[in-house]
Amino acid sequence: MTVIRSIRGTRDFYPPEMARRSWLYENIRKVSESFGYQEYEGPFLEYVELYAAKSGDELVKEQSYVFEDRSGELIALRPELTPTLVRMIGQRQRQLNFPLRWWSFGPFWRYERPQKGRTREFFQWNIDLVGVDTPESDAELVAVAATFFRQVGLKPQEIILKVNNRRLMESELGKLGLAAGQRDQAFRLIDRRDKTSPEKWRADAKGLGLSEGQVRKLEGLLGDQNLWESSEELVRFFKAVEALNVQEYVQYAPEVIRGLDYYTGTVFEAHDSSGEFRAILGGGRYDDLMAAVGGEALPGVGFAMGDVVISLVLERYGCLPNVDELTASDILVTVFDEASWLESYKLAAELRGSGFRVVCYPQPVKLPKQFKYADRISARVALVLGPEELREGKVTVKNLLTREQQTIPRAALVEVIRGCLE
RNA sequence: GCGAGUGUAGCUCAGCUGGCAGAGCACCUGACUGUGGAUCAGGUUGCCGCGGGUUCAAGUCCCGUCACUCGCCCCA
Repeated sequence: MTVIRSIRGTRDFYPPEMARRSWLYENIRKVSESFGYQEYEGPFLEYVELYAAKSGDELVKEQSYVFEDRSGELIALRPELTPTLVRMIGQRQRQLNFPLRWWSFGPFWRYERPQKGRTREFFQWNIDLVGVDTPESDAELVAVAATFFRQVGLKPQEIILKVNNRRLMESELGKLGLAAGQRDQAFRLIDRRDKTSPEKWRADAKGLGLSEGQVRKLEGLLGDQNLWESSEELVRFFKAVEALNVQEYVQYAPEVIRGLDYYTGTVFEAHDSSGEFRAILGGGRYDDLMAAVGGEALPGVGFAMGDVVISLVLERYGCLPNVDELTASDILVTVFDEASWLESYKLAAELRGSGFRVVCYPQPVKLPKQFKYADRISARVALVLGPEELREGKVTVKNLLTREQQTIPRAALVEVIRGCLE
């Protein structure tokens, strides 16, 4: 119907969707700030090289929007924030106060096939703690995530934060007799475990050169819920998680490994318990990233959460707020006729001065139409200022929820309206 | 990049082995010239995604194409 379509993988945010997005942002902001994190933002455009520095990343080559600007430079629409974060820290490493606690919520672009929970343009919460390498700081980030879930009303039986540690897995793989060169591939294999059938998974494992015995041991490893006890880091991590009082959301999961190469220690991701959605968020410790980009060595831990999956999950568990409540006005001032038109405007202006959200109907059309409009914008109160009211210095106040109506002196108006809004 | 499904009114969809293009919701008008959500009566709305083919006849069958959705890959 429309001549020009919207671009694939983008979303239009009509007021109801925009209200939910703002609500999500508000919750993210509250939680981030409650842990003392500071908001920051980077550019949406970066040189392609910034991402290329993150060695061999498919993200850049196949999933980024890259274009040549008018001077011939190769520019990318940012597909993620971490390289920007690393650059920003590197530029001011000596002036910044470590440990650094930063968070951000902004748009990102990835040229992917859109599907459920996946769009080409999306918003992402990024939050990082840079400058310390303790398991306790890993636990803090996991606690931030858990606190967010608690804040938006997602319960521990609905959401689980799965945690593992790459160093632990590396040493365990070493015990299996895997060469260091095989580990990256083995990690990918582990990551794919619950996405492929056991038979195909075993076949893939053997394709990597694992013996029958090694495959069986690996399967045993991935079924061992107590494996974390042999990692000093994870033992400390889980103690800290308890101290932070979020243990009900957190679980050890030997199969969690994360796709990104730069994670070095603890890794984690959040899933909903129904299993019908993709990972809600993912993150972990990256101790070598700063050095890799040319700064001084700095350890860090952080995670990213896209807005798309979390929105689906929030909807699934009935956690989204009522849109009407988010976008409603308090008062509709009706316009009775041409003669009193501007009297209504004056009244609306006064009430705005008293702090109400006030809509004044912009034309003297029939009252039923104006009342219907009041309904549709979810106004709680409608005011009528007709010839009778004007003659007597009064206003008619109708409580649209209770349908009660009274004509009162102007002096009492603000108080009566407050009563209606309670 | 690979695979599957779906395109019909503003929205959600029905439309059988080809035979006058439909329903619900929404919208408009009125019942109700100073009062909204309910009810009732009436009314508007279509390149049936696009192009071609078969047929007396195509929303329906065939071919192509575009778009969307869902998987795979990858990841937030």
